[in-house]
Amino acid sequence: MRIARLVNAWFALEGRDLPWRRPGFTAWGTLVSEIMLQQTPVARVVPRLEAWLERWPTPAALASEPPGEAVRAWDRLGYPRRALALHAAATQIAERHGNVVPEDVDALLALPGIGDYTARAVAVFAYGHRHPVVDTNVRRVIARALLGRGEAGPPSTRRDLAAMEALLPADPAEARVTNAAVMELGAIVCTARAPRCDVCPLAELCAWRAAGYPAYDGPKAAVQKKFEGSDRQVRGLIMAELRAADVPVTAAEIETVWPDAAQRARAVDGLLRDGLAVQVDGGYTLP
DNA sequence: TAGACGTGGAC
DNA sequence: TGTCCAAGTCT
Repeated sequence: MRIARLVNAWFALEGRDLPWRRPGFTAWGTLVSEIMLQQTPVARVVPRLEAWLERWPTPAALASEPPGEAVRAWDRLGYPRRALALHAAATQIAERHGNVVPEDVDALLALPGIGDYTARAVAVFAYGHRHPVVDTNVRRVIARALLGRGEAGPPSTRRDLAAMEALLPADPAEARVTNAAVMELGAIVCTARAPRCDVCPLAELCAWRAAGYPAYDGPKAAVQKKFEGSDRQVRGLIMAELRAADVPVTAAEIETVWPDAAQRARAVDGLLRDGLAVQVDGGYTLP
């Protein structure tokens, strides 16, 4: 297929040199990187990933420590429930999969914190299986180049996977590169805000470009709510306290992080419910 | 299925 | 300064 040939050639020349693309990078490393990359930019992930893998080179190594250590090492990557899920996944891999990251999509999907994207990313990038891998970058490239729309609109797993599947070469090794290449194209050329069509390998065949870049008029993705003053911000502030402390954080100390008592209570309750904090004698700690 | 869920860089 | 958005998952 023409598109695969074009993006694969472009990727060989322009793809970034990233840790998870190094030869010999482990399946465990791929799994950790993919979870860190969920909704988090590459530049923030790289240093955390390298420190993480140095400390915990295998699932069993991570599983041997308390989940709170994973949350602490997660630092400020955001969405710390991912750290908790990764610890739980490592525990299951160590106990039920012989300390080997599973390679089947279904087995990967059964692990906590691993959904449609991550399961396929691990099966494809770590093990070379032939599946479509669809993330937000892929959806945008397909929307523009093939459908002539400026934005991808709301996701539909079945439709999105079918669209990417149609682009993949038959050979698994080539299909693997195509998955990485389309993702990379969306990440550094066909970007959401300011696409660099002048250097795009698909410019000549891009339906959006051919149509004169029509404004997107389809269903809008949900608008992200304001972070300042949100419960999410309060949770983040409390988690920062818990990460920094090596003794229980007292209720009085938590009161100092946010003035609104009701909002504070909601945040603490949520963190306890999520297992990101535990109540102990004298206050709260990481699990 | 829409909304919750962190954090910080870019414009 | 404020808005947008970043390799999603879970409920």
